[in-house]
Amino acid sequence: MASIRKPHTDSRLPKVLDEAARLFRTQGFGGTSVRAIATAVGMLPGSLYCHFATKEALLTAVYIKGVEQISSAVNTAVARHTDPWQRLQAACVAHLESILRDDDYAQVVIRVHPADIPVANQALIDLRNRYEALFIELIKALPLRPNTDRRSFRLLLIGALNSSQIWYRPDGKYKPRAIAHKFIALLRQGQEVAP
Amino acid sequence: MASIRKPHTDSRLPKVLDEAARLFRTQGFGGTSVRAIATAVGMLPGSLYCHFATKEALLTAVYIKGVEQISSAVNTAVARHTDPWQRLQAACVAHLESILRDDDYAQVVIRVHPADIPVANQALIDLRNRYEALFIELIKALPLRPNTDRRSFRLLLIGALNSSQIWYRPDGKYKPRAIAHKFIALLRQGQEVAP
DNA sequence: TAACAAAGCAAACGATCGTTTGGTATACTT
DNA sequence: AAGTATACCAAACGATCGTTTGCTTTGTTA
Repeated sequence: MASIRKPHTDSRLPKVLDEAARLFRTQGFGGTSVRAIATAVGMLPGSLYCHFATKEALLTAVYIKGVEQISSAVNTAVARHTDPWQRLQAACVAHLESILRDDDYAQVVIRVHPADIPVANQALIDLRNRYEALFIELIKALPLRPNTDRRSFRLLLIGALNSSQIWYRPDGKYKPRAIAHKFIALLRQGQEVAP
Repeated sequence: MASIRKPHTDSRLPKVLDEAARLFRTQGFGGTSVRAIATAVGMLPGSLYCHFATKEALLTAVYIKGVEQISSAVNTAVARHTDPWQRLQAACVAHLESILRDDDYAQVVIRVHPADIPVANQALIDLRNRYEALFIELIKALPLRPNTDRRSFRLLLIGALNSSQIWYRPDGKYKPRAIAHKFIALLRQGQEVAP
């Protein structure tokens, strides 16, 4: 009867988030059961509901942390430069390193599509948009040719960056930094000629 | 007891594929049950297994038809032009019109990610790659600046095109054709200056 | 015309899913 | 020191899922 349970304060909520992020990233949202998450943490399925009302709420929590962390990474990288193009490039490098290599939470934000989670659809879209707003500012500062549609520019760039998660392989030729540089170069050289 | 069943030859397989494509497109693969497909067609869940061994096999059949149809649309559009840039632009227009507006099957190919269907993962990737090979050829014919990495060019472009499915709204400002033109313009103007 | 295969019905099976309920031990509060 | 809230266990619930089995009807074929 003597339980070996641990004290009250060391809740396993951080570990729950970590394992959820890891599993959502590798197997997707639908491919990850709450049982799998609970097992990975070392507790029972029902115990997760002390921290989250639903599985979607757990995903949302991971999403929030993902947006926070990738935003932080991008902001830190951007702050090191003053030239608009270099700032955008630094943002892309940080973005790609986060969603391809470093950050399970950030990877979930890109990997798990809001369209596949009807219950939390709008909440997830809002979180994505909050992050992408960073790029609106970065692109606004760019010395682009007249009549350049900056929204199209942004959608083109972010779409391409995020899609790299589909084809990127860690043992491949190009690392996240190189990919970002290639993409930026393709977009930049078209803007360097005087109008 | 007198059943009103239809004769042997008019199997509802085409309708099964149509409804599966429609549901996979709107609700995703995991969000669509075989029961929902059967109901949409007007038959019982088990009856689907006269045509497909598994749910994934049904998805694969939709995928195959999707790749066929979008390939056909792109090839037809491309054939109308001889200039490499115009050919690529025509391909992008046909691609976007297929995956954003016209073709449930083609939409499934982009909407449903192979990574989310472990059982059929490689088969779906192969189908995607077969289609994307078209773009390899189109981009190979492009008069690009020296030292331009055509693979990066392709991944940038296709990634951006496919991502439009996430943010595109039928009632929005830009239609598929306009989006394609914007994207191509952003990439093209960087290549028009002599080396 | 007899035999066969295709297509679908009817009904269920086993598994898995997200979630709930009730109890219990621990830590914090007063 | 007593009381309360937290974090978790233990066990199960109801629903839904993909799939199977056996049978019936129909069209085709020999």
